[in-house]
Amino acid sequence: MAKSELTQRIIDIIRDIPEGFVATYGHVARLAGNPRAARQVSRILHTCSRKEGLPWHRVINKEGRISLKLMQGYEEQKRLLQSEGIAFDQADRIDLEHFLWQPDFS
DNA sequence: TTACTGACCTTTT
DNA sequence: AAAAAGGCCAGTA
Repeated sequence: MAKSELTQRIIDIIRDIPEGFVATYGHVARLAGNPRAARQVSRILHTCSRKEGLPWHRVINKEGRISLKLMQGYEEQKRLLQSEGIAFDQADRIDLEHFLWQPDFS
């Protein structure tokens, strides 16, 4: 299956997301070198999270929300994030200003 | 095998 | 300002 370099880099980056922080799809894609590869990030999480042991729960969409449907892992993701100290507001959103992973800044 | 789909985002009308 | 289109590429049918 010849994964592209970009894909490999995306996996690598997701692995580096520290506990207590989250990243958006676009953010990861950007760090990987392709700002428009956000879709691959989601795909990769679906397929590789299991084998690659990726912290799939730390990746969310740009609204600071979980993109999954309510009975597809939404609850599980929310639970995992909360166990890492990430808080949800009234609308079940995460405050990106505070929890977004910024590798260059730390 | 080809074709379509998808945890999305950015850019262009 | 809001809406449509384009892009990325591996997995699934």
